[in-house]
Amino acid sequence: MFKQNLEKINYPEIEEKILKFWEENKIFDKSISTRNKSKSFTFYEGPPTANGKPGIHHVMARTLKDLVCRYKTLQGFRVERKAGWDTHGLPVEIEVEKKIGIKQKSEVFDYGVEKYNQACRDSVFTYLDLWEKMTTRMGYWVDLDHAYVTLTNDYIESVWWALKTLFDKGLIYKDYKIVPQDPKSETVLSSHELALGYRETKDPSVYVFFKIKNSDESFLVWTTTPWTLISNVALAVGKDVDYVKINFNGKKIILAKERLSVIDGEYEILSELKGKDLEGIKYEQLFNYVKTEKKAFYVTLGDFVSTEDGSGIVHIAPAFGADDYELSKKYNLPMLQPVTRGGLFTAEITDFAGQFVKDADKGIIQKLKEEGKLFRKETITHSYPFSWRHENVPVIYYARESWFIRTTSIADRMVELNKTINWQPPEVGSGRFGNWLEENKDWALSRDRFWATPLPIWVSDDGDMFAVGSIAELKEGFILEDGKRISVKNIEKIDLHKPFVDKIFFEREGKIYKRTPELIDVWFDSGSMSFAQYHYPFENKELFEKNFFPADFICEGIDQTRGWFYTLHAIATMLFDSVAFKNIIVNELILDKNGLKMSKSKGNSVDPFVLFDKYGADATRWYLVTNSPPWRPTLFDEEGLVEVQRKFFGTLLNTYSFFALYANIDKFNFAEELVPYIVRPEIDRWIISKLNSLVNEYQLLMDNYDVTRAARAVSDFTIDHLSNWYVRRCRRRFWKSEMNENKLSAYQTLYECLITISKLTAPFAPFISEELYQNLNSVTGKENFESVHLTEFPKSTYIEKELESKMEIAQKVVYITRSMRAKNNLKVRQPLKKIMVVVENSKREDLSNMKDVILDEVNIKELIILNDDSEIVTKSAKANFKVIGPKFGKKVNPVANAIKEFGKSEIVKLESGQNVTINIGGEDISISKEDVEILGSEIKGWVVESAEGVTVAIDAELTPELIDEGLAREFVNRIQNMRKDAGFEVIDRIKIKYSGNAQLLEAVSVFKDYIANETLAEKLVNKNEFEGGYKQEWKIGDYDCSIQIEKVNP
RNA sequence: GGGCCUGUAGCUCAGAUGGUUAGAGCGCACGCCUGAUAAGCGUGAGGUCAGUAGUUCAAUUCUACUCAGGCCCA
Repeated sequence: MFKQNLEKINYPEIEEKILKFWEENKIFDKSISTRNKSKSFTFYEGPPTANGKPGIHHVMARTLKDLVCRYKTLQGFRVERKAGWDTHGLPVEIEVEKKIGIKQKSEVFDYGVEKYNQACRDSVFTYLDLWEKMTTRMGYWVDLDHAYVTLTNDYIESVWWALKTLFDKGLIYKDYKIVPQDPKSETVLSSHELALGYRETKDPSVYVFFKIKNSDESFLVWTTTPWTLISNVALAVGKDVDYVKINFNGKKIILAKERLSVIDGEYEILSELKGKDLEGIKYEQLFNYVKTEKKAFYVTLGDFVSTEDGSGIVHIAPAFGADDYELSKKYNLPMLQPVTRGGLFTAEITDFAGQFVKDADKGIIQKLKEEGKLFRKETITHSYPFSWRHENVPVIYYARESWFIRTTSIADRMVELNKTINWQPPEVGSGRFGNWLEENKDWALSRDRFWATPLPIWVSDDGDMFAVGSIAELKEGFILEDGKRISVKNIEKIDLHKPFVDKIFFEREGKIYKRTPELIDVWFDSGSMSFAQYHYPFENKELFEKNFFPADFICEGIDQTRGWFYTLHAIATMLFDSVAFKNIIVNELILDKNGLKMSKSKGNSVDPFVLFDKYGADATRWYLVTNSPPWRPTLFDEEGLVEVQRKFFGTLLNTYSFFALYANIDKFNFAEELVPYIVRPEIDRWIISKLNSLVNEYQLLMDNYDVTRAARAVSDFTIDHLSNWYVRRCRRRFWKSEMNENKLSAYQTLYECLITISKLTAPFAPFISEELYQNLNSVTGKENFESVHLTEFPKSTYIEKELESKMEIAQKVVYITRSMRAKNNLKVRQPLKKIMVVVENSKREDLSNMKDVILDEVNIKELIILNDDSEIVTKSAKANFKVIGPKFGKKVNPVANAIKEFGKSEIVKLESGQNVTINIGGEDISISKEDVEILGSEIKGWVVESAEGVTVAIDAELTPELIDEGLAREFVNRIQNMRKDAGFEVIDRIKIKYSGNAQLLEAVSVFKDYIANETLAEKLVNKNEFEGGYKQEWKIGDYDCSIQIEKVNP
């Protein structure tokens, strides 16, 4: 028996049941193990940090990942997918610091690095439960049991191998660089981290006088970081920029000509000069807290000087700006850095010692004012980076020694390789990611923190250094205990973290090497996952090289463009001279229904678990994928979930239920021979053809990673073709009592559609498709698969395109006719005499083939296909602009007007293939068939309606016979309603008693057999007295009548 | 300030390699249908295809600029 009443299911309940089924029968494992190793499809999971809660956008990304992997599995690929967890880095440390109450980096040492890192290790999986629960619940198949974890020795060892390889290639170096740093954690921020913290903020905007030595003239200089003025060593002007010397309120000031607008009031221009004329002019140091021996305090030339804001004269503080630092190297300027790593002024800045630099701005401005050096002070609002983890801590640009990876040396190769990657959507690859690669800067690798992969470089006192690339190499080192050397070989517990690795020394050629204290950027960890997840090259060497690299597919949010996408790509390019991934889907943010970003603080975020409990994971997944392409920002609206459920799932299950209901009655279990397609009725061949066309289209779209369109195609087929046309048209075939080839064919056809849809739906909505598949296949046993997810992707077997287009014409005629009935108030139950249809000659035969379908569908007795050249048909023509536009250019409009005037003779001529000559402005122009479009036709004496080349007229004249038949149909309708109200079973046979007026009685008696057949009545009795049974009074047309029905006991 | 994306019906989205009548679903109004029925179907109302200028015989589509929103970068 097929399971019935499926349409009334509780989705979340079914999903839980299926989860259990998958788990108990290890379906996920089997979906991999049953696929051949030689046909692998490689997927990489971007590791999330499990110390934050998962949200709806994670459901989005995971849905996409899952559906592609499931699809490829159906295609016969072996898709191994390891889950992964990102476990290092500042986010972890921040959480721990909050928990144990540490506010400053220095406090960590008091607390103990070992204890601190243990706390980090413990906190890493705070929300692991929730993540795993969400992953499982939403049906994301990924191997959680063998997840890669970035903190394990195996993982770190692989990362070390990579670092050593890069180091040995000379790609890792140490240098001063101006780096954005978070003063609170005293750590360098990578550009991807920096990107997280930009926001609008207010800063002082000050114009300051720099007095020229031995002169009464001053430079006007602009800055938004007054605190850096203390460290000023030079000024920069643009070589070819025009400057002016002006007299303003008795003061002589130099600034860029284009920036004169900053002078508020009357001024007199004394002279004009070029930037290059100013080079070398000395000025007096603005503040003299810091002394320098080197030559400084003069004007330099910088190509970064702009005249878009400020005064066109830039102040240079090499320790606090990248341009400044570069310039200082060129001019050999000193670097003044009276600021600690924590962003506090040092003791030598007596007035501001110990103050956070940004907080000192106010005092500095005040001092400038007192000393008469301030020209003007404003406040500007601009975008400035803040620490991405500490609230309200501005990032300070600061010169410090750091380790870098020379990614600029492979930038061209990265660009080249990127061009081979299939990006979905393409513009992210060429635009956002491509530009980023082209503007590549060296990767600031090191971090001065505690909880991350240690940089495996050991340095001797004289600066000699080497990298360690494995635990085996590490074992050549030793630690000191009570002044005694203990070989690392003899240590049982090796932990590749601080503080353990810092205790290890090496002795080589008499020199002692100590590890450089830095850690590495966590992004290097995740970017290494391609090989580190398999502990390559220490294990799985062959597997990795053959099967697991590069990935065929990855998918993450757009925010990973400069994060994971970049680090994967950069590392793969450097290590393997290869791409890391071949295909990628980038998904956008999910916004709330008002287009606002979801955030906890706004209270507009959506809890995925709530959605799963309310609507189920399938509906959530389907909604996210079909609502809009994933790479477009999605406006999330819960109403949409309701609609998905009702429209698509509801219709699908309803269709199944219809099938199940009748299949059970007929004990259909597909035991019979397959009815060959060619002998099946036309409508069966049509839906099978449509189904196979769908399979082809779906496969094309999926192979192109256009998942939204693929899902929409399945939905359209199910709702429009299968349910609203095929099933509706075929209902009678199912409820006819005897089983014959026709009926069998209907069952087999509908069954095939349903089971195929279960497979096409499986990647997107894995639960309901499983339920559907199981319900179908468990009864028939046609396929030998335990689960829909273990099946093979359907093969497209039978397509009859001509039939599809024939049906399309029939449907057109039906839709037009139905719309005319509605407009003219002609009920469908009232049969009508005839319709007349005009179509173009080439389609006449198709139409006549479809006669029966049409007549039955619209309840009309006769279909007349009019010859479109017959006397009563007239047509009109319209210019086909697409054709005549390029042909006639400016003459298009007169030509079009002439075509509009075409009468019957011209149109007939054109249709027979001859040209028509017209005269435009004295010139003969030949018009051919392609130049015109034949519009709707008219039929003389009839009301017609046309659409897309089909014209229909209805003969609405009613004969007494037709009226009787209409009444009989109404009568049947009432009885059917009564059967239902009375709660009879579909197969119950009944006895009918009725009374009514003469006209009605006559109609019933004429159509007695028809009525009996339709309502499963054994007897129809005209009677005025009723007792027992189920009785109701009705009004049919203008006539009253009473009907009583009762079951007949078999 | 730069890059990328988006702007089409009240809402969510399609679409048009430039072609004269721009679609769907939801919502609204009215009607129909009813043995799949807490469904289904039809009709109607609802659009300066964000704005301006240009290219063109023809622009909602191409180009430039502007406005608004988003993301990314400085």
